[in-house]
Amino acid sequence: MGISERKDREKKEMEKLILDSAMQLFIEVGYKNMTIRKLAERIEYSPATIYLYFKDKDEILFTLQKMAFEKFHKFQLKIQDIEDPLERLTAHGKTYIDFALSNREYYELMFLMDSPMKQECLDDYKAELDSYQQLKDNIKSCMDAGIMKSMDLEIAAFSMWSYVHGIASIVIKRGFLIPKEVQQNLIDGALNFLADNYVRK
Amino acid sequence: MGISERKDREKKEMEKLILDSAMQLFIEVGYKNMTIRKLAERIEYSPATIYLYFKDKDEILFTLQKMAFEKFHKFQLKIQDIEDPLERLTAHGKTYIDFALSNREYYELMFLMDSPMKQECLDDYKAELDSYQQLKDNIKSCMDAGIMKSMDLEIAAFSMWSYVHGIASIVIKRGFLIPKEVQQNLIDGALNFLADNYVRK
Amino acid sequence: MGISERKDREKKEMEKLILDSAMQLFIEVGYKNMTIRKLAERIEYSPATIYLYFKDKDEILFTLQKMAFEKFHKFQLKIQDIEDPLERLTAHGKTYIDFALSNREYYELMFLMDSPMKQECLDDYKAELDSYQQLKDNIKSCMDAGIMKSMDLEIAAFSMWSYVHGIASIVIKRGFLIPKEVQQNLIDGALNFLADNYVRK
Amino acid sequence: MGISERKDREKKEMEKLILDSAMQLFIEVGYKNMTIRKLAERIEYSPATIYLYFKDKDEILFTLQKMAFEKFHKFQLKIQDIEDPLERLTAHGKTYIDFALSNREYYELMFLMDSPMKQECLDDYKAELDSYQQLKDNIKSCMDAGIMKSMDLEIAAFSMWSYVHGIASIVIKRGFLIPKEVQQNLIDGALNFLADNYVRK
DNA sequence: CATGAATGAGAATTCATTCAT
DNA sequence: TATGAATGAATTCTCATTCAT
Repeated sequence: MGISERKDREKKEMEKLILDSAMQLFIEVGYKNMTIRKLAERIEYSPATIYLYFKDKDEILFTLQKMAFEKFHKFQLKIQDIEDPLERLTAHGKTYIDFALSNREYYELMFLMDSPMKQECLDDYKAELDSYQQLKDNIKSCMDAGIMKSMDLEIAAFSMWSYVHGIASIVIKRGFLIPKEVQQNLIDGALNFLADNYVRK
Repeated sequence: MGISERKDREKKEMEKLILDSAMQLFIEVGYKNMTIRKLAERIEYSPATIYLYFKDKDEILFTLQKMAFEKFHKFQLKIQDIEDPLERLTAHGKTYIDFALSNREYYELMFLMDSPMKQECLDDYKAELDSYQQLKDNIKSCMDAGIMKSMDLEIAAFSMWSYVHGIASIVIKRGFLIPKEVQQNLIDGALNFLADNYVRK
Repeated sequence: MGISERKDREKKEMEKLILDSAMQLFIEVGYKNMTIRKLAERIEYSPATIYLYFKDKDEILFTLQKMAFEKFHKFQLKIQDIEDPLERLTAHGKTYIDFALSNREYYELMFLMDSPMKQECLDDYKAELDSYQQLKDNIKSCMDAGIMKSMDLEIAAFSMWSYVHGIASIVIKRGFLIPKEVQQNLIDGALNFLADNYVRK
Repeated sequence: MGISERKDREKKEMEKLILDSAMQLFIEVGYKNMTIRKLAERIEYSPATIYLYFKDKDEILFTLQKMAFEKFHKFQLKIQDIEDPLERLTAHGKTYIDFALSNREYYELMFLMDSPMKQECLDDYKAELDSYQQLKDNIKSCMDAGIMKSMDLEIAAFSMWSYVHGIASIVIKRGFLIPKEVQQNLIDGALNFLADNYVRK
């Protein structure tokens, strides 16, 4: 009993070690340069060992991606306590960007990277769908409360997602074009710009 | 003199041949599959020859990126004839997305891809700066005409760029999440959503 | 004593399990694809366990080969009841091919495969020698009965073995060169061709 | 002119070096142990170099196989000068075995080895078909001359091929079971055994 | 100017085998 | 007895790059 539990725990720990190191490496050298060999060296195990825990390289990346979505979803849920619909929606956008910028590589994995995103994995976008539904709910609350003008919910959600995704991805991918000292100001300003607009005047 | 001019011209032509073929290949097979060898085969020269014109693979990609910005800039200029500031600004956004979606690889090169866009090369992004200035001009025209409420120009430009970039990059990178048949509707809707907002009511 | 007997029996059973599964696997996936891991999976034990019963992969293959010879020998014995020497010899050849074609992997193990049949193990080929003796006996009976002309027995045996082995191995290894629908006809015809010949006319 | 010819020759020489060494290695270590690395080491080039001359490992093996068939075919043709049909047919069988035993690995490649014999390569069995036709012609000549009794040509050819193939492959694959000093005697005897038989008495 | 030839470095992956427990 | 964990040593193959000619 105790033994099998310990084994289980150790296995989990090893998986975590691999995933964490993969993520780290991935952050440091980018997707196409994250190799099994480097990963093995990093964790001080042989390359073959990694294959005991993950079928292949894609599975590692895919698992990271899944974790990213889950982490993101959890992160996003935090703002659902906010009572006021408008405040909640505003917080939604702000939190989205917060997550993206403080978990850049996770964000890349979720929305920017090509691989490993295979057809077969589409159903694992479930967590993402939940998050997207949350956005729609929050928008709907604002509309219902008469704070935001009525419109097609799908379009509103896509619009707002595009907006925050645009902000996040520009900062992540081309942030070096924007002087560090004005970045925060621009982000905040952009969020206000949006808020100013969807609020019914 | 005539000789050295001819040589110059020939060199330019060869560079163009390489770059055009690289772009083509890049579009066809994607970034990580665009190899020097395939490129050489395509232009019917040896791999070694390519190194007579470009220092390394990165330089090719970097040059392509520069070309992409120039093409983009030219594309964007087309809407400057429009007299009405509001129409012009609206067209600006629409054209941006048009360009991105009908030149996906160019767009990736410009705003999504990691690779060659190195800090050190920043000053070469003149065309991009010009485009960004164009956006600011168009926004300013709207404000001056009283069509759009006054606000910090940098913030307005960043906001609007983020918005269209968000739309374009979602479609390019995660388009498979959105059924083909609703994509156009969402894009159009999103553009309207934005327009609705920046127009003073 | 009872205990050690049971242990012995259990050990034998385990060995049998391993060998049977190895043979099965070997038939299914071919020699070079029969891996210890697949074998372990098949018997639902760990790879390491297999090494408690067999020194290495070669020993398994070698044992299988031995088993193949035994099976073959038993199979061949079935025709010894036939009284008539000529009929018996004819049946001998036919049975040989029957065995080979309905137990292709066994046959490969015995006569075609490089692997474990090492010089050093020659003395273990008792069953094979028995079978070969049986062939010689059958030939001798025919000669004694005046049905077949007298000749060097070794040569006659080698000749007839070569003949049936040739048929069997062509069909097994290059059967794809011969249309399926004529194979049986050719085999039967070839057997008759032989019979026609060794029968004194 | 002279240059391109020299280059051509050098290329051919390199290919020959690779093929010869592959064959050599193949003889020494067997099929599954003939690796690109060992081959590269043997010829004192890097593994990558080999890929400049052959697409992959299979292509090397396949080329060797093709060469084997051609060599075999040429070898077999030598006996066609013999006028007397019976002598010719007898020589045919003898030569077949001569070739097989003095070019064992070629013979393995042709008729014993599994790989690389892919569907796509079937048409390259042309040389083999020519040889087979030659056998049939020789048999037919004997029949026509009344030396051999009339019978289905396909069956006769398959029978005789089986016979010599049986002899050759037993000696090649299980020769160690037969004392060196009697091998030749057995082979000769077996050939006579066959000849005795197909000759009409 | 152009290139054929070559390669070092590295990619993902597999496997038989060992050993502490 | 059984095994989970680990690995060294291979495997095939690819690629950007160099350099003598």
